[in-house]
Amino acid sequence: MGRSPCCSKVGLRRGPWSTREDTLLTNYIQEHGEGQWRSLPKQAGLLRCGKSCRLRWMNYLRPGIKRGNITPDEEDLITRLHSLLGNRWSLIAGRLPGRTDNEIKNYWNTHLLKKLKTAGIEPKDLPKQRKEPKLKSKKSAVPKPNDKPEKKESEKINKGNTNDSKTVEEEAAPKITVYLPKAIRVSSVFSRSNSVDSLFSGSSSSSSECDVGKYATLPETASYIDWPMFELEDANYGVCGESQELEFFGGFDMSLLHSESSNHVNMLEQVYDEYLQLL
DNA sequence: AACAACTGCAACCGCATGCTC
DNA sequence: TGAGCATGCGGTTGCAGTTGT
Repeated sequence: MGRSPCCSKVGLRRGPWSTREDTLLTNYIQEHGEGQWRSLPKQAGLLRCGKSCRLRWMNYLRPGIKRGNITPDEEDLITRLHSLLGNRWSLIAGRLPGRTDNEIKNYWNTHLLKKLKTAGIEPKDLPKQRKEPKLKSKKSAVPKPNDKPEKKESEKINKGNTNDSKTVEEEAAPKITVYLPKAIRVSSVFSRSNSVDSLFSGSSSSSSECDVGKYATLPETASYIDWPMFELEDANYGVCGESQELEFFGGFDMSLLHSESSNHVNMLEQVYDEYLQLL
């Protein structure tokens, strides 16, 4: 729909933020509150794109942001949630107070992915929900594992893992149909103490768009959720046993991820169970 | 010490979504 | 109803710092 870019990039600063810029942004938001990102830079005296200001605030300057030192509990939760939600970083971040989607995404890509691969586990990304429906010629619309052989990441992966070919069983596996909750925008009001029910309250009611009853019996909360259906090529995805016990998610055994001595095991289990119930 | 390779993360980019008019 | 705007999201990139040779 031919929209203009979020800002004319002429004369705008890019790259790392200076302390002065941080101060200007923080002071402005403390005085005027968040929002109006497009007009914010001008009013705050910043030579930055509004989008850039928002990102800086959300990922770095916002009060309550925890930085570094992802705890084992958090790591466990991230891994579990990723197995359920895929790359829905904002959803995952919504369950980790003080953590940003960007930080979790980076942590996953740099630490957890590597860790899992080292352990011989090959988690696979869940199908893209947002970009899948439309066929785009753009490279990012249909990412390929080895799309850019010159990239460092792919080099690292190939170096450390020579076992990247699918087994015969995997190749022959039938398509599995799974139901994923629609990625919704998560605000900071969500915390670990919030029920998952609240996660979906306020989201657009669009059950008519998807005949959910046709596919599964859903909890009451599901009536507020869009439940798109995906046909997965890989049987390792979202396979639930008849006992409703989760066996495999994202291609790896979730039992590996049970924390032995966590102060928050119960909380993690509770959060995890809530998601299982929804799925 | 110097250089190359690697790592981690902040920031950027394009697109989706919801809202208003 | 559709165009345009504002915002949010996920993928990707760039680069500074670190590690290896």
